[in-house]
Amino acid sequence: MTVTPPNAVRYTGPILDWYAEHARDLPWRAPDATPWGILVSEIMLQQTPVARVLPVWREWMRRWPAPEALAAEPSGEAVRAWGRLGYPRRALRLHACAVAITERHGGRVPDSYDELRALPGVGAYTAAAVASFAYRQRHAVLDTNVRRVLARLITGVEYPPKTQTAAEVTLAESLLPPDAPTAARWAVAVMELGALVCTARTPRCVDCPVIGSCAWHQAGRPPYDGPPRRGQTYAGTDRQCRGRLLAVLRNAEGPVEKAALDVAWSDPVQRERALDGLVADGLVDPLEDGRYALPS
DNA sequence: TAGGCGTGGCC
DNA sequence: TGGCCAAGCCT
Repeated sequence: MTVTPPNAVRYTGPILDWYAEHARDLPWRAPDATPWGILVSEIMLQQTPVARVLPVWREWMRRWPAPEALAAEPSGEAVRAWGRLGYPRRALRLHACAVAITERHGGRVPDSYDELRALPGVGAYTAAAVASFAYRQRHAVLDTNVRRVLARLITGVEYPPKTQTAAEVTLAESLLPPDAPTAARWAVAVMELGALVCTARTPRCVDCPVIGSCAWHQAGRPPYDGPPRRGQTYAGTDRQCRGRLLAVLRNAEGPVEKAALDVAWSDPVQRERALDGLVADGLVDPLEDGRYALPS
């Protein structure tokens, strides 16, 4: 029996009420959303904005409404359907998820955290999210939104540490409402608050249901004081080169000649390195005749 | 554990 | 204008 800290209700009540009124109407939150649809959405949403995911998710679910349908297709079809969502290895992993679910779980998305966590591309966050959102279980669902909300609300700093700490997990668990259905609603509600109100750049504190309890706000919203938080340049990197090469294959009907890849990136050394990487990752299939294709 | 891994919109 | 950011995972 877990005991909820007495002051936790200061946050949970108002945030649950706020969510009831302001939650976005997203298809993977609809009453008829399946665990498979929720898993697909979680993988697609990793590091990717909702607006870009929506159309791809709809088409994906129309085409592959259950894991068996996707598992029956070549992985390259998943990569093609992934379009420009980015991080295309996720498409490969989602396809591998479909195969594993079909073969190991009888076509049903598992409902235990450990079995979810064992699926390809499913880490601590996604396993907790699917267990919570699809199966209404009680888990600390700690994503970038929630980490930021807790950093401000409880810790009183603008941003959480670069990498997730054990203290953050402990804190998130201490705030979970005792009963599972409420904990599941709380999980999605805090996340939504971070996405819509307690945003990274310009938080809308005026719209915040817990502004009166916010440690960061009460401290005068002190700016982040710590090491630089990122530095992911992109132009000219291998990542951009990989993206260009894969786009050539996505846009082609079938296999392409090497020359079609060569014109996509001028630096031959970097191009070959990137192509080797794509092949090593299983995103590109080098054919015996010298052409290249999406994997089969 | 820090770094690699896409893409595009925003202020 | 361009750095920052978006429901992370894997090695």
